[in-house]
Amino acid sequence: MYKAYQLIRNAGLKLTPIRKEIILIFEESPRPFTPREVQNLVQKRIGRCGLPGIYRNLEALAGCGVLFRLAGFGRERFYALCREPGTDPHHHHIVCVSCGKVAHVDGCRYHEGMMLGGYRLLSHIVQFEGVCANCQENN
Amino acid sequence: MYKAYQLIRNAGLKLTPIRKEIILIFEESPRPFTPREVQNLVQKRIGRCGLPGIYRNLEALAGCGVLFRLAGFGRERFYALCREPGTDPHHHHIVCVSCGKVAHVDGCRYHEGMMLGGYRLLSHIVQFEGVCANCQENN
DNA sequence: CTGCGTGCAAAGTATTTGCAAACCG
DNA sequence: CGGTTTGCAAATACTTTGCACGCAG
Repeated sequence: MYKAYQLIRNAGLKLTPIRKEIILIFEESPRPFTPREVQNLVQKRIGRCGLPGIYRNLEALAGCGVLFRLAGFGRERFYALCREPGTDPHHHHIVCVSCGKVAHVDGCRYHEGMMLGGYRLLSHIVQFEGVCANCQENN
Repeated sequence: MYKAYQLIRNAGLKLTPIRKEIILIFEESPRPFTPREVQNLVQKRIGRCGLPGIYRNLEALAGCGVLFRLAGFGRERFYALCREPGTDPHHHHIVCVSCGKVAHVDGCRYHEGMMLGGYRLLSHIVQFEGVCANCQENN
């Protein structure tokens, strides 16, 4: 996925083996991962790698738009691949509660600067959970 | 606020002095608090009280609809008073980044069971940050 | 009375930081 | 080469759990 590499370079970040591997891992699975899971998967592929490095890389990749961090109330954090970076600047995501598959949800009506209940809107978090088409069938 | 007391009783929970105090604290300020902040405020009013108890009470009060827990990416959790419990089952909240004041945002277009990008929607998180009318003036 | 609620102490766990060595560009 | 990036070790900090006592209903 050249686009991810572009995003990384454009942000002035280096394209290291671990970062490439992290991107591959997310590309090969449609579901979100915790830092710990990412570490395990990276280790299976290229040996030792430290958890702090994973945290830093996930944050770096989220910062340049390759990944995004999911909102939620659990203790752990989750990241997922933003599969159409730059396509629609204004989309959100829905996660399948059964298989974890992440899809885009377009058509958000909220945008920065608009008025909302007397407030000037700065940012917003929108995130969905549901059951994907596949998991609805295989029920 | 009798409504809060109702919600607590309806949930089969007891109306203890600490719970009353927590509700008062949230009623007297329009902004969200962390568990630690709530503990400090409760201690100022009625002396010693443990942090674990605060955690349990905040969760209990959120569970019966008196408070709600904010979504976010920070390390700390925040709770705020749901000032119109039961009014509109489908509203979200906007928080002022300057003063922390929380307001309701009505008119959510998403509801459980609807189809969204091929998924059957189960739940969603929607939350806003902005600048409230007051803070826009006093700039 | 009876069971929920509370405080305390301690454990559990996710996340962050500092630093020297390794490495991308 | 120079500034990032990485791994390790250790520190932080938030949150949870277990338990005995106390209190609301």
